[in-house]
Amino acid sequence: MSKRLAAKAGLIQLPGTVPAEPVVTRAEVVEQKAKTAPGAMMQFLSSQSDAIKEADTLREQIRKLEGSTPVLSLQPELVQLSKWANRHVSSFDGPDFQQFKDEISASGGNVQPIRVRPLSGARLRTGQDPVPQFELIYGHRRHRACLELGIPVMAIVDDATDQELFETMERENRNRKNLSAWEQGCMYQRAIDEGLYGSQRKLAEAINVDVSMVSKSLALARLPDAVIEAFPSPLEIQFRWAQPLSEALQKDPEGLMVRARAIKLAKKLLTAAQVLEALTSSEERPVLNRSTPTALSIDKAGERIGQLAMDSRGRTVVKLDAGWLKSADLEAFARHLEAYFSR
DNA sequence: CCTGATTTCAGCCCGTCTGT
DNA sequence: ACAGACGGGCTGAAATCAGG
Repeated sequence: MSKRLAAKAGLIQLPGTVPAEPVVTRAEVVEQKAKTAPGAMMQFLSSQSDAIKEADTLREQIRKLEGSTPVLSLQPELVQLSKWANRHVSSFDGPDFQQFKDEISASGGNVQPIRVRPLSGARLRTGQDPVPQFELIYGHRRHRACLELGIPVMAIVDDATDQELFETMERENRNRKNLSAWEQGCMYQRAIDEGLYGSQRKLAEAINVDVSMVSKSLALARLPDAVIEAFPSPLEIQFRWAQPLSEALQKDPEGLMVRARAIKLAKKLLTAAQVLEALTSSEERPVLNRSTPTALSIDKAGERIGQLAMDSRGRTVVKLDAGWLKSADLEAFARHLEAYFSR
């Protein structure tokens, strides 16, 4: 068994790694002297039978290990992001990610493994400073959480080609349904630019996604930075907005950029849907100048945690992102509002 | 110019979410 | 519980591109 395979099987320890649960435990051999010849014979037969049993057990355990995927406990610093990394910085922000970190912390560490592959050309070093030895395939949020918590991350080590890495990563993210249209588009664009796939169609077939979805995602990824930055977060941009935004860009690129920059300066006043409307609407709307915006961003320490909006019937709607207001706090929140209206 | 491959687009369907 | 809105995905047709 090669060193790498042995390490994969968790039988040896790579520098910077912590062995997971011991795979095979040696059976204790208790030596007792027989007092008579028949006794010695019985003991020999019995010990031989134990040895056979132990050998059978070990054989069975080895058989189970064959083809299995071992889990290592790694320092997160040893794992570097893949070149296909598809997460926008805001995926690691906000109450959702904080709650995710809290859950990992509360359960005494990371339980569900991430998937990594050995870095090509990486040298196993015994030095003090951690040098990345693995490339992340999937589990970006989990890896980032462990990094921030300063705890080891459980990882499945897998040898994968660029194409396998890309497809696994893409499939995992799409199955979890937590990758935005724009993030997908950027990932697809990188794959095509790097020559991983010859065409959109080939990419779509490889990842088992409809070619029109790939096209929509790519259209979003090709939008100028100024347009993306006009939105409260690129994660809020929808697939179906690709067509109107691309059309606006083709029709009047100058005008679109001017509108996008203006919206960026005042984006706290607009929801993502309103940004789309403002960007794609040909008529000059006073949307940025009106004194009573339809939605106000609610921020905490510069971070958007919700919004305050007024609907078509003049009702005020407060929407806070999950995690910011627990049910136990509702009473106190209601009293605060009462105090406000009693001024 | 013709043909086949690729990309884009419009319209529809279905599942989920939200408001009543 | 129900209806309407919305988002995501699928299908088929049109437009575009590249090679012979």
